[in-house]
Amino acid sequence: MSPGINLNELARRFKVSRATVARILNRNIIYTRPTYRRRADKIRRAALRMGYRPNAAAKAVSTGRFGHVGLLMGTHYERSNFSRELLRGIHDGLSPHRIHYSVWFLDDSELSDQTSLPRFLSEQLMDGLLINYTHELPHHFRAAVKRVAMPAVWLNVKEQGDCVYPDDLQAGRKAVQYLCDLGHRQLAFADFVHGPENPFRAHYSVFDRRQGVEEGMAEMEVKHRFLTVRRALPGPEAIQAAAAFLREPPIPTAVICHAARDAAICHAAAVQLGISVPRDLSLLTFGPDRLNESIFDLTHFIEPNQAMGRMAAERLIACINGEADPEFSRPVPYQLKTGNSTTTPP
Amino acid sequence: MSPGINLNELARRFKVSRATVARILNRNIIYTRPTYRRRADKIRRAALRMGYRPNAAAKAVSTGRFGHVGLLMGTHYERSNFSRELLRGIHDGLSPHRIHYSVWFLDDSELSDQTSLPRFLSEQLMDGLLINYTHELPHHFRAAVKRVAMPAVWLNVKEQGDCVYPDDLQAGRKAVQYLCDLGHRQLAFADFVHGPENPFRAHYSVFDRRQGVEEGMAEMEVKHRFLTVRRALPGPEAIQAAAAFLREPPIPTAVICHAARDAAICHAAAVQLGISVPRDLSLLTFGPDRLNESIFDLTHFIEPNQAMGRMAAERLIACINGEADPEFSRPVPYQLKTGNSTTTPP
DNA sequence: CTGAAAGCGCTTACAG
DNA sequence: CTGAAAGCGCTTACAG
Repeated sequence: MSPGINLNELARRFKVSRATVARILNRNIIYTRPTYRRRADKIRRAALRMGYRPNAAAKAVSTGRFGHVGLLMGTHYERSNFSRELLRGIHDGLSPHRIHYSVWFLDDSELSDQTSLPRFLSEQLMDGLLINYTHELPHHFRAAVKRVAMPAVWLNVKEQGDCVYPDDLQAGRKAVQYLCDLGHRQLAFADFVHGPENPFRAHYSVFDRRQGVEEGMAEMEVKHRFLTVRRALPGPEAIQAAAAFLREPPIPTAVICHAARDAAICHAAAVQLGISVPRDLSLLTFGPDRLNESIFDLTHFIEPNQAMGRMAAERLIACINGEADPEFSRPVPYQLKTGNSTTTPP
Repeated sequence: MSPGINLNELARRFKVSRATVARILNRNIIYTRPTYRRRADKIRRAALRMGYRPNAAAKAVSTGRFGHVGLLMGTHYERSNFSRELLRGIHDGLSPHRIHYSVWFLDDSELSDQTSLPRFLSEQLMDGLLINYTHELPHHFRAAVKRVAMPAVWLNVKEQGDCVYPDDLQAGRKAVQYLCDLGHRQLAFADFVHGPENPFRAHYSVFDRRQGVEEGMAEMEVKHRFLTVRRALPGPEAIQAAAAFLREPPIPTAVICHAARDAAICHAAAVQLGISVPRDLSLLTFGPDRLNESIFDLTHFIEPNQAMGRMAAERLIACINGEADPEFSRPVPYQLKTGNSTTTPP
């Protein structure tokens, strides 16, 4: 890599001190006297022309700020939610402050190793941490984060101190509300994955989404049924379960599905039974911004990944600037996207 | 953030020079004389106990290496392919070399602005660039990358200098091969999105995947038909087109679909026609590692995103170390994942 | 508004 | 194997 020109060199060429050059280049000083202004302009143009690129590391050394935060993720899929929107949101939250972020994948063996820490903890490398790790982060690792006293914001978890997470409780309620506003009075909720005896500790969203739906149903005093399974069902079995459920009266006019796959299952069952979606049956679900690969356009509440990323980033910057708040906990609202799977009841 | 202890302090406490401490901590010197060894151990333990974290920025200033590269992406979906696997692969390629990476989203307005450059170009911030930007990167931006003479590797494009991309040509061929090995002799290829008159410049993979299939079919001397559309079809229309295609003899025993959505469309059409998948009709496609939300398990060639990320990272490190090679161009093979959508012909 | 100077925390020939 | 010293490229009170 070409070393390029530096402050010293620039100062030498214009026979001024490097302090002056730095001031001209860094702060947008408005020079009142024309002589100064002309000189400043000349130096700015020269810096541009000669391709001066200030060394960010040197700046970090003198200021003690890295202008850099880290995003932590687990290697395993279950450990961290992750999407392009999330990264985008983080980027949007950080870039106005001229802060960039790096991505770190931690695999389980690295995490369980008590003797050595990942580099972002064992070195001074960044100003803060966005932790996107929802399941089973080992305790000693959490302690290590505390020990280095780096500002940290948690994503997608509810229990931690400084955290930002999608508001599944509200989304569940709003789902019921939306269907009721369309005129539905006989609802159902379907989840073909999570049962009451589910062995692994589920993400808070599994409970909250369902509970929001329950609360909404109670509030709206609407008739309803729940399709809950004992264990996660593979596709064909799930379709059969859905078909059985949809055949049994009182037949719902709308089903709120826990996720896109559940909606696809209900849809397949409906096709089997000759039930037309959305004419005879509305389907509504929750999921990421782009429910890929689906042929038909599912009405769903969009996970606010981008907003969550942005808010977490902004919150982290506040922490870095000393506005820590152990009580901070921010739910982020879902957005409804209406598709072709919902309409008024028959 | 707690400033913590530094080299100087550590040196002072042990009454040695900081050069000595640095040597003990950085290089794993094997001390022959026990006195030295004991002292080294003591210093290492003390560093650990006192929570010494070397300042990476200071190191970067002295060595001239940042240990940091950037990943460029477009804000728009069409501009960059992106997946967790890709990031994971990049991480895997970089981390053995103790290099981390930051993610940069460039939106179109930022890119078209000729007067100001994004920070990673206007500052000395990193050692190299991974460019994941497949469509319409403005020329002046490309020139700016050249001008700063930062090592750069391109992802997911074929035409550039130093590039790493999925081998769609080979994947297309292998798809035909696989079906022929199962005994199929009447194949088809379906793509409901990309037509010959497609207005936007398609990604190379659109052409290569199809061409690979064509070459494979020619090579295997197998009967075949192509379903090509004039323009991208919405779901319901596509299903009708697929049904019409599947009704018309000679009826294929297997369809190679350009992507998961195309396979879903063919599947829906088959259901409509009472054709059983895979008994009467095998479906095979291409796509990311986890074809989410699909109820049934599609046989598909997996985009080698993780391998591509790793290879690009390794290649970039080679470039940084001065092993540039303008002719470097690496296709990465797809991996077949067999599912429930393919079997022997009826 | 400016420059000389000290400082940030490291690395690395160099002489001993 | 070690220490004194110079150096990396910045920033920032401070005195003028």
